[in-house]
Amino acid sequence: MQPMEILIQQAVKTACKQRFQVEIDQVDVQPTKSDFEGDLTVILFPLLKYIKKNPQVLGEEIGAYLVKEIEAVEGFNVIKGFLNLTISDAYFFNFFKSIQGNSHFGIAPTDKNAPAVMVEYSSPNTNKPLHLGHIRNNLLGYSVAEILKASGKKVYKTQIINDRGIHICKSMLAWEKFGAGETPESSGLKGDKLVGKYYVLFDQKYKAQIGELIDKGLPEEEAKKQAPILLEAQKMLQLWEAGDPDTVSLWKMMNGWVYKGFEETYKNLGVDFDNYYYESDTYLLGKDVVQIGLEKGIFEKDPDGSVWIDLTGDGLDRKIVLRSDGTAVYMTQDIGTAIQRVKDHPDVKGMVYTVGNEQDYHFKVLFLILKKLGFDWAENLFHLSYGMVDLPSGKMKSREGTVVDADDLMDEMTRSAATITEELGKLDDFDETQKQELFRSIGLAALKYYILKVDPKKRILFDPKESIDFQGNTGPFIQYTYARIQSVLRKAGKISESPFPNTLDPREKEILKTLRAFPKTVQEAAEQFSPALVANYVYELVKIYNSYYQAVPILSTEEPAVRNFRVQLSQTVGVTIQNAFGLLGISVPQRM
RNA sequence: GGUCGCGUAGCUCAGCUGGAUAGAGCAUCUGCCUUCUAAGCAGACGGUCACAGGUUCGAAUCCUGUCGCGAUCACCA
Repeated sequence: MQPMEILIQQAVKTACKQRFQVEIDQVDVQPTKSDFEGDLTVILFPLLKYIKKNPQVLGEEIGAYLVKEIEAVEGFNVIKGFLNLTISDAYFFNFFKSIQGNSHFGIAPTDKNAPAVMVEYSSPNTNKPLHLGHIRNNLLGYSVAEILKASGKKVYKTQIINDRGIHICKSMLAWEKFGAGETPESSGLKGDKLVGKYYVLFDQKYKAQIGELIDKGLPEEEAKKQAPILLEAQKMLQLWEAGDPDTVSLWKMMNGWVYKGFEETYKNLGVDFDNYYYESDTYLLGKDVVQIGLEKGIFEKDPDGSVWIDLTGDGLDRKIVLRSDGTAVYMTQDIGTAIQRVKDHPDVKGMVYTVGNEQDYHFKVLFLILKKLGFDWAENLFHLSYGMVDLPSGKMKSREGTVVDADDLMDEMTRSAATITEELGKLDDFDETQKQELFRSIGLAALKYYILKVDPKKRILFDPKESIDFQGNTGPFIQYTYARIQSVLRKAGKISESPFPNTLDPREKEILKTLRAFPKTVQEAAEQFSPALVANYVYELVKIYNSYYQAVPILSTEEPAVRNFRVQLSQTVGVTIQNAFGLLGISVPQRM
């Protein structure tokens, strides 16, 4: 709640106490709807319970009191149960003075003593190139991390890389058998694409062998288990786990290719990480914690030696945490990894896991287990769960070749941006490098905004045939507004120190009201882990500004004080767009 | 079947800690470039907020049920 709102709340309480001898604990003050006259509205209905009066009369009395007591409250009107207050231009000028020239407007400085939060996202599997689903994951995770930072928290960005297991051995085996020594260099393929190719190849060979075995009369179930290539992959996993030097070095080489490819994609996407966790390092973690849990009576051991947690009392199921052969399962590993992360970074007091909603149940259980184990940070765990990105044909399946590849999509967006920009023909003086940089900026803005503006919980239907828009509520539209403002600023020249004008244009007041809401929006976005709030905010701001830009002259204004104010207001809107877009990981161009 | 999530204009989405006449964009239609970038602006058209009950002065928003879509219920990850 902002100072003015709090001031009004308190004054309303005082008024009720003095005039009606009634103690009110809750007063609702909110922005006035644009169809009504006024800036802030006090809702009177709740007061009527305590003060038996006609709302009109009550509104008049309180309104008069507020005008008398609060300097910034200039006037009021009462409509039904709504007391609309008009706030003085002077108040808004003062507000503007407080933010004008602040390039960090809305972005809180990091408090070094504040508890840190670790945000996990991306978390790929080293067999498959990144696809559209990863793009959503990365954009969400990166943006939430930036928003948390902007709310004053210290943030670590991390990921856990799924680099071991039978599926990794599949691509290794296929490469060894059929690859003929092919490398990213020899093939010209990105490393992750090359490894992905062998993963697909394995699957083809495997299916063919199953077919042969079925033809020989084996039941399908048996054929699936006995296909020679699968048995070989299983053997390879055993060798890997035993630390066989050849297997390990093959694994290292191929993973190295993948990581190089991923880094390129991350760089293009504009996301980064402070540290990495590898499943090959963490998959053995958590087993000792199971022992502690057993001693505390949180876990229970079955006769066959497997260890379980019974969560039926919490409305969940019984869940395994250690296999009967003593090996770790996914849950064991995640328990261990969480604990390890806090060991590595003792200032971490909370974690955000950016993982698809198919794992809602898993994280519910994980968080509950960590709470039961008694870790203080377990209270601050959040599963940033998001809906799948589906195609019109259904789910993306890498083995069926229906995935929308991340690199391809980014290239395509850049090309679309190039086509549109060239058609508009405003950049004849740009050289090729500048053009490419701009096309990429615009293309990525379209893609990122398209994904981030929707509520993470909702699933996204992505139709590759229907291109992402560049008009209306889109990234490029917002970038365009920014570029136009920069153009105004370039032409405005140096702004001299001069007093503000006496009055505000109604549209200027709207802009200032919207600017005022930015820091609060960032805080809310941080609390709710929602980049969509920032995206929708900046769209609102830009819409109002564009309307203003169209209707009100800026540079051709005669009166110097008014001209200066308008230029400065434009500049501040520009800064706000830039800061908001920064939180979404979207860049802003000087021209477009 | 149990659990969780979603259902708002033809399409894509805001609004959801209850507040005034449910808002944008796209699409369709009408205007506006000899004035600061028309990727823009102004306007028209378009809604039983899935359905039915309930709570409330007031419900798209909260509760219950129904329907539809999705996810999940492995000694897989």
